[in-house]
Amino acid sequence: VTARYVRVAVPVPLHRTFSYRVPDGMEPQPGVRVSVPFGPRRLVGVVTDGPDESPPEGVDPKKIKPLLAQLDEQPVLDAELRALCAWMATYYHLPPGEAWLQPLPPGMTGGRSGEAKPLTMKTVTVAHFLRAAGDGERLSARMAQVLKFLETALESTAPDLRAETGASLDTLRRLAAREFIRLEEREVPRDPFADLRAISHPAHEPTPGQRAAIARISESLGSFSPFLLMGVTGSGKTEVYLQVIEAVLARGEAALVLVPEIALTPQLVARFRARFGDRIAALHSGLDPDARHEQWLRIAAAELPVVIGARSALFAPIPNLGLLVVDEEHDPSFKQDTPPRYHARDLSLVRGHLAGCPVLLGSATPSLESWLNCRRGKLELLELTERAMDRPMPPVSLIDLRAYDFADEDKIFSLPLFEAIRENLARDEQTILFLNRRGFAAFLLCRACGQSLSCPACSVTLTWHRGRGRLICHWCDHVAARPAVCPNPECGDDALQEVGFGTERVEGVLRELLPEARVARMDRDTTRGKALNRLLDRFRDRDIDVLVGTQMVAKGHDFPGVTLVGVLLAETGLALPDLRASERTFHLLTQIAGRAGRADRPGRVLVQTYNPEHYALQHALTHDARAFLAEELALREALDRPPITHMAVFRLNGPDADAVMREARSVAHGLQADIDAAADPESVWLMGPQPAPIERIRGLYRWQLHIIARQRAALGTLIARAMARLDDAKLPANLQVSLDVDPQSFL
DNA sequence: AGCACGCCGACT
DNA sequence: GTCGGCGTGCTC
Repeated sequence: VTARYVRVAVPVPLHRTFSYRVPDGMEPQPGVRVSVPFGPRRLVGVVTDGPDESPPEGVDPKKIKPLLAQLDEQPVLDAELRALCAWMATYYHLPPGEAWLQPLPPGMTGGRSGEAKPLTMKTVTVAHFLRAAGDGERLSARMAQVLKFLETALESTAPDLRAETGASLDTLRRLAAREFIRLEEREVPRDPFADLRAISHPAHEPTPGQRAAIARISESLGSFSPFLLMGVTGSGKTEVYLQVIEAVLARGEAALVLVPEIALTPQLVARFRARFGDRIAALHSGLDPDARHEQWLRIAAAELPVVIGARSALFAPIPNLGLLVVDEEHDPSFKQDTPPRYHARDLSLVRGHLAGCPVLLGSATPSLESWLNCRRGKLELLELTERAMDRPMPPVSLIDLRAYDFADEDKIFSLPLFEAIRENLARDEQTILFLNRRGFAAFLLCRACGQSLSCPACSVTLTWHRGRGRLICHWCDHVAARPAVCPNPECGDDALQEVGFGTERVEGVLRELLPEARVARMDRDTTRGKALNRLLDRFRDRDIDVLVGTQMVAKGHDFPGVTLVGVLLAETGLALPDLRASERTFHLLTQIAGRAGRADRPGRVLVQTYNPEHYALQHALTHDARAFLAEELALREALDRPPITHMAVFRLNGPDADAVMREARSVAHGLQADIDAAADPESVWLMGPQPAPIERIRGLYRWQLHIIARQRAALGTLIARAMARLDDAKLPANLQVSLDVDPQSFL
């Protein structure tokens, strides 16, 4: 019998797989987990290729070790997921281990700590009625109550009994000891929707646009067909999803729905739940590892044919995928900004292709990438032009802050906006105020020496949070007390001044201006844990008049009582060194405007700005996504920027500024040499290397190097060669190099 | 990424 | 005399 070998993706950041000998008796197929020796360690990996009878080339046969164990009889990654992982590894130049283990829950890979462990099911104690109390058998009042209840119910869970009678588990045990009842541990599925409030959604007749979209997608089921569903807020994209999913389920197939952040879209989830009941799986970061593991297993067993989740749910092990939906496809959170840096929207098209099913990208304000794909015929455009029930889009007005007086000393509220808030309050209608900056003051500035207080570990200013009484770095979470005097040793003046404002200050100033208003704030500081859902419920219940928030308030919530939306400073995002700054501003303004006037009352939107001529603002005024997209696309074309061209960025960081710079230059030299030697050097550009806009984070100096190419293939070849050089290079241990293909963040 | 091996300072 | 600092080398 000849030896057999398999290739295994192991969870290490190395750009290659490792070969192992297959011991007799094992039959490891691709997609099967195996336990392997790796140096002094043992790791859980996934078989990518083999078994193969010829030994791997280029490996010293003496070094090849046998597999320690085969952990699965059948592959845990089916052919579709394996192809998706392989595609992802190639496109994003990921180490195979990073790509191939991505779909598996931490419990199946051993996660951080060594061994894969079997999932323990959640259990609940169930009490069964055995007999009633005889004469002379004395029972406590509570015990009698429990017994009386069980006598008719016959069985009940301990939590239900506690709710019914107040009886503790201990009381139940005493009853069981006297053989009045029998206790049993029963396995129960964990509920990923435990803290979700049910929301009823009135059904109404589909509009002609909805009907056409549903028909077009439904007739494409069973084959790869990518669509862009474009429709303004309130035009009923969700209803299209729901009806198409019904058609998918009727074919015996499953549907996968990706949403930007599941915690911020409880209403969408609630509607899915109302329609599909307990056939829904949820995969999101709020689930504990066991709950996630359990959802994963139930999805793989085809028990839950509707999967809804954030970015990482793209890798859900759905065996018979019949439809992929990416809601709010333009949302930047679909790109993961930590390794592995993949874009779930882009990968959804790959998976749809592999699964042979329609992919439905939905947005009111499509990304430029998707818009270009439409124009090139790679996506079919389906448009919803009418809003349900003929509600008009709310009028948007720009308030030029240079032309008006302010209601407050901090110059937060222009008089027109303040008057509008007051009128709205008098009419007992709700208001949302949006500012994309949290904290109280943006930073503290010393008027004597002109220095501002910055983070000791990062090259950014500290943000003053008055409620917590602390200066906080939004990049490394460094927390500092507020100094009484300027910490500059050559200054020491007490002239520290608060500069700029965040949501916390807006909230405070508004409380002073309108003491009778019930004001609340929604940002990352106020929505830890379950606080977000509570806040949303209170606002919906109209316990809050004015909600001040960051971009969290722009997401898909539906608040019928909101008739006024105010944007405090529209240009906060425009100054960022980011090629998508205008695009993001347009998305945000359009989304936030969509919050106004969703019920029977008309809404309006007031946008404060010092920069009213900006085209992103002008197009948001008219709700004209097509006009914005056309103008922005022309701009990108003129500047040779994505999505017309293709981009990747090498980022380097380390504690030694000179070493980081040197290595960045060395990477650049290698790339430049490859470009010069290429057939078409004119179609590739290097930008940099240069220090990142935030030069230092957590004490590490950061440099970056952007590569732009006209052809995707040329970019891939260049990067592959640079990565190969880096793999061989002996870099200082504390110097990190990372690659980001199709970067979304430029800081 | 880990983990081991290896060569130089302050402790029982 | 040893415990332990982290440089650097390797993982089928």
